[in-house]
Amino acid sequence: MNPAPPVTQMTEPMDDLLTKSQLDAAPILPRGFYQRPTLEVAGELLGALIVRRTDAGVVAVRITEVEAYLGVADPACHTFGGRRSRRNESMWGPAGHAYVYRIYGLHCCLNIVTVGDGTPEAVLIRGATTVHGGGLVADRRGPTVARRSWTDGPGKLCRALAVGLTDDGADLCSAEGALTVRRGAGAATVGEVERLPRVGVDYAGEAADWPLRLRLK
DNA sequence: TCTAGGATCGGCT
DNA sequence: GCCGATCCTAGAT
Repeated sequence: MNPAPPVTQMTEPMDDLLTKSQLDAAPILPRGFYQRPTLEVAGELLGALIVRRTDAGVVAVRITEVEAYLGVADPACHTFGGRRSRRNESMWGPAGHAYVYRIYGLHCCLNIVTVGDGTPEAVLIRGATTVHGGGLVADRRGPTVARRSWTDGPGKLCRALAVGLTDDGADLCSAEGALTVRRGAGAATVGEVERLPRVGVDYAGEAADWPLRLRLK
């Protein structure tokens, strides 16, 4: 006689929007996708899926909000003026890799490197909705956090996906990788995207007003 | 070596 | 809506 089923079955979310097989069927965005103008990439990342594999299981989110950071000519960007350091080294590398950094000593932010070939630009993933692995996310975010608040900020998103500094530089285009970005079933269509100024970059002068924050309505 | 400040979050009022 | 937490990073000296 077997006792009661394991607790994990109870935390298995009843409302995952995508199944494991649907995730596997979604094609990984190829490196060429990222080797284009950053704003173009940012717009097309809306609706795409970030799939995270760990020993604990698989979590997938659909990207709903991003910000474009335009490299050496963008005062809000970590590589403005050609700045290059250990922290932002990943931005100087090939496109399609992760750039993860710690902010305020507390949180991590996930970026995707674009363009490549010594053009250090990136797209910051600001917000997403969980489409698979909700039980795991609930465990990571804690019981007091409402579902809608699981991934509605860059730091929260990293916690939900268990993304940390060890993921800095990770290749997002490799099927074997623990972190991949896949084409979303319902990618954003023209007219559903609103363009806003970026958050928290007041120090960047007029660049703070550039409408490089893209959000699904 | 020192110091100021930050691409945030969550608790409290 | 406000404010404190917390520590890494880059720039100044």
